[in-house]
Amino acid sequence: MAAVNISGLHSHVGEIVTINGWVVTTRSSGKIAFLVVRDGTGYVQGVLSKKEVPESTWATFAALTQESSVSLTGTVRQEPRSPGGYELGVQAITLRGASPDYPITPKEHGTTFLFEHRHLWLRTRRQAAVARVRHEVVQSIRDFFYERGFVLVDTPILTGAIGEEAGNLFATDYFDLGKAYLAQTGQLYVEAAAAALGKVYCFGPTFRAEKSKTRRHLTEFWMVEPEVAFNDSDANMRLQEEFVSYVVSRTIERRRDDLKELERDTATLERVQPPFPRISYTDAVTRLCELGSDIQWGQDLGGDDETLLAQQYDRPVFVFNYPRQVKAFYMKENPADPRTVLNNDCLAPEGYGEIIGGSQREDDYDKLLARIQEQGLDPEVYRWYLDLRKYGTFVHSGFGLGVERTVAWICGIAHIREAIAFPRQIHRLYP
RNA sequence: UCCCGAGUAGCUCAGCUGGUAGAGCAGGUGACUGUUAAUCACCGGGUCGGGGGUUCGAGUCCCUCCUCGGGAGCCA
Repeated sequence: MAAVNISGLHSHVGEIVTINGWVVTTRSSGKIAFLVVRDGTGYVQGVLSKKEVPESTWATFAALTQESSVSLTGTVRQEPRSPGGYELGVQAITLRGASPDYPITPKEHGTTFLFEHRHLWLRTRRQAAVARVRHEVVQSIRDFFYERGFVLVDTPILTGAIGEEAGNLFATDYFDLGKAYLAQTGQLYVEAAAAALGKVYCFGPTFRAEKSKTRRHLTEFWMVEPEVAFNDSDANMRLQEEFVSYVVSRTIERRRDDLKELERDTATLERVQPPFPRISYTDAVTRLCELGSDIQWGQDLGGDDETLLAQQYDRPVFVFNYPRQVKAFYMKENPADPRTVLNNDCLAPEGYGEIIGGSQREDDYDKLLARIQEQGLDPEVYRWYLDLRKYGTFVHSGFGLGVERTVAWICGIAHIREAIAFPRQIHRLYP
């Protein structure tokens, strides 16, 4: 007899089937016993009656502990008292793997303990729900770009000293060429690919050696970075609002059960539809000062400023054209106000902060070279990047969206380390 | 790097102005035929983060180091 998945039990009512899975809980009242088993597709309750099963089966049940792996054979019946709505009248139990002293109990645990046991914690309902939401977010990202004719270009993870500050790069020895660095971004490469293919994106892990200790930072995180030839900053923001709205609406539509498990109020997510409100950096500073912030023109927005500003809107908000001195060298100077650049951040509501950073790129060879030198970067390292402005320069723009921040926001979870299966943080390299 | 906070049973925590270490859960044993984190009874379980100091006496007070959590900066 072939084993069936718990999610497919509804089509086997009245039949004898076998399911394979792990024991969640056991309960016994002397002559009747219950166990809940999960198999990754769902949860089901099994029931055993002492007088209806062989003594050996009753003994096997008695020895089961949390997270033992088992095969259960029994009759499927509809039963509202069982989680999932179906129940298995158990006739036989095979113990596949014992599980003595399972560390994660049904009671509460601290976050340090849970992350130390992340490899086991993933088995719980909430963590599995987050994993499925992430899966949907990732698939919707790929589908969005696929459906719109973008070409996926995989950018290198081992790079030369490309990026921003060298202090934020993870270094590793690279044969006779000295140091290689783990990529902080694929953007510069994707700009080269845009000149070849028009609309492109890269999607992969990125690495930042920042000693950040906040709920919004990981040292390894996933980022999707589209880049579009002949898109200006305005078209870039339109692409972003369409993109974010697509990902959010598709995820809440297809992962409703998981968001319910996470007790996420989806009302705020339903409102994520274009157009998103837009406010210039300069206007944002004025507004923030009215709201009690002590930010001054020229400073970057702090975490509290972002939250305060985002609270003024019922959906994500764009803040555009920041002062050039707080932004990266590759952003295009604003012709209308050279103190600023043609960029934008996208701030998620509910205090989740910056989920996107985007910009139109500097396409003038001389200005780009000047910026590189101004920031003390080595022009020789960026020679190939400068070539893009030397041979048929073009207006282009793009952005980067952080997957974990987006997943955390959609799930309504407090810390982005729960939005990835095995988070990497300053103090965490295990498991 | 800076500012807060926390380290006591396998886990989550309590432990007062210093006086020989506690609970719940988990584990073990037993009772119970429809349980939902089942319930009830009993049992085992401790280098109180490390080191030093004050004291007749330190989980508790002082010094120091370590580890972890939250926040800032930086960013997605």
